[in-house]
Amino acid sequence: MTDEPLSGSAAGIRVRIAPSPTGPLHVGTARTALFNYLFARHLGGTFILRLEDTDVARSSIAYEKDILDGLHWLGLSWDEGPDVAGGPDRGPYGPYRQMQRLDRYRAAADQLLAQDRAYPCFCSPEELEADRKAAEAVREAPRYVGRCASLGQAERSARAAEGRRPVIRFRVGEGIVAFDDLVRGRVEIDTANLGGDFVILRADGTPLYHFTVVVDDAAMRISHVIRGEDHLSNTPKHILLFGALGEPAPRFAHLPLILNPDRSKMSKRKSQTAVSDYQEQGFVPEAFVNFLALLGWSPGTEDEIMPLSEIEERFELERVQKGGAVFDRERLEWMNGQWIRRLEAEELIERLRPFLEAELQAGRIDRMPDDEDLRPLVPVIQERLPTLGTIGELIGFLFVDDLAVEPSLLVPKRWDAATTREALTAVRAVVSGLGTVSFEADELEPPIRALAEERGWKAGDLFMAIRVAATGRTAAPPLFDTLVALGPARTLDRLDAAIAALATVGPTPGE
RNA sequence: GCCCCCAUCGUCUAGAGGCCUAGGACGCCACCCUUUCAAGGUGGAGAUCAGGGGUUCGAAUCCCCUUGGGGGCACCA
Repeated sequence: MTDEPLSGSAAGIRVRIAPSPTGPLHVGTARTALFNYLFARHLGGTFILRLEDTDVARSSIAYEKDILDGLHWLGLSWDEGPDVAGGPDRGPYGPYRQMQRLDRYRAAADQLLAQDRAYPCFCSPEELEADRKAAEAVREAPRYVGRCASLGQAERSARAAEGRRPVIRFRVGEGIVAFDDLVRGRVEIDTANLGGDFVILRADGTPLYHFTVVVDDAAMRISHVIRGEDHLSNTPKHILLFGALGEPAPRFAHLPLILNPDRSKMSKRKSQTAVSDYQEQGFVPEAFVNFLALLGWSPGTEDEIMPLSEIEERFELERVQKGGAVFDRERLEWMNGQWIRRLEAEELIERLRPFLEAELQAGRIDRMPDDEDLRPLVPVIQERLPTLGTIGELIGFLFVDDLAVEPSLLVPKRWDAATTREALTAVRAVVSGLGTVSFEADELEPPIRALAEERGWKAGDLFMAIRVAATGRTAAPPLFDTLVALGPARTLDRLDAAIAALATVGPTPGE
């Protein structure tokens, strides 16, 4: 096997992401897709999407849709393969769904069978299970014992006559398989540690992963296989198959794994692994992709916030980390905030709409805000959204008909109910005196500050009481912008409601 | 159990023999700004570079061992 050094040209650079539609798009798959995409785009190569759907029992069109939608959402465009779930695919090496390529695996298996590089195995699941148990008992690595490796034609016929349907196993043989991994350097593995001859075709004739991946990578002229480190130990199997099939092996690059906080391989049990979950929570794709790119790769400078286009320009496999990386959600949220703050106002409004609709659906707001409602709010919300999904708790109170306010919250820490009631009553008078025309932040603040001064109240305390009355919360966007957004009528209504609520808080001293 | 891979602040990382009394970012803690919450600014705590041997005038950087962690060993992908 001769490895051509990587020339600067794009000639022949073909990489692929090959997800299996047996679950929603996984963060790890997304990261692998991203790195393949970056590698291809940086070098002007071709990025291919292939669906590995041979596990029919677990595959579904719903997952296929989730995966394709997720990759599109992240902005990772591909040059060959299907674009929509269940839809047609494009590219000169199709079909790109493995279940539509069964004849090719069958043909490849026949070729190996004809050359005796593979053979039918009639061992029953029970026999295999017993072998496994036996190996375990003597504390040895489980491996296929080779019971059917040297069956003669007569014996095969006899077993077939018993009604046994054979699987097809590939002969692993002896020797050392070595390859130069683009991120790990030279890796050598003795074939004795591969677990024996492995199955390439099930008894029902459908092919298994290790086989399909090689047949397809060869057929699709894949030049570089960039995938998770969990495949490193399996790579010799693939190299052996390429050789047996008479095909040149691609170059390999094994990426570090994305980890749970406890440093085990990221899993659904311990982490949120579905990309769609992050989308639903209001992470923006710019941030998600930026974050993923920095999990295992760094530009070598202190730049962190980078758009995909810049990452494409700067990406190099040589700068990929070897050690696994913990998925740090806090850092993701920070990065998401960075990207939200960089959004144009109209763009932010656009992206917020589905989240506001969700609030409406859930009954947490009574009216869907329109662009006119939102536009003036952008400056105050933009720097307060860690995720788009928090929009409801941030400004939901503006679009609620009857605000439920916890009466005890109305009373500032240093005040009692009576003072609060008195203060809000005074504020009400000021506000109603201003009228509709002057209802702007600049007009509201001075008289209310003056009121505080005149009565000897700390402005902060007074503002807090008003804030809770108007929003139901102690933490909210800037008070006067909030009141303006609420409008004079509803501001007065809420002050009235708060004043009334305070009457029920308890006996007020001095009355 | 066997094989393979990995190892710099809690986390993501910079570092490719002297520029390192190890830099940045997240998180954390102060302070500033400030009507709350954020955002932003400034500063701080935080890594004897897993440990031990080498090599070298000199090692976070090279080699070996140990330890630790992870991954793989299916008629899953």
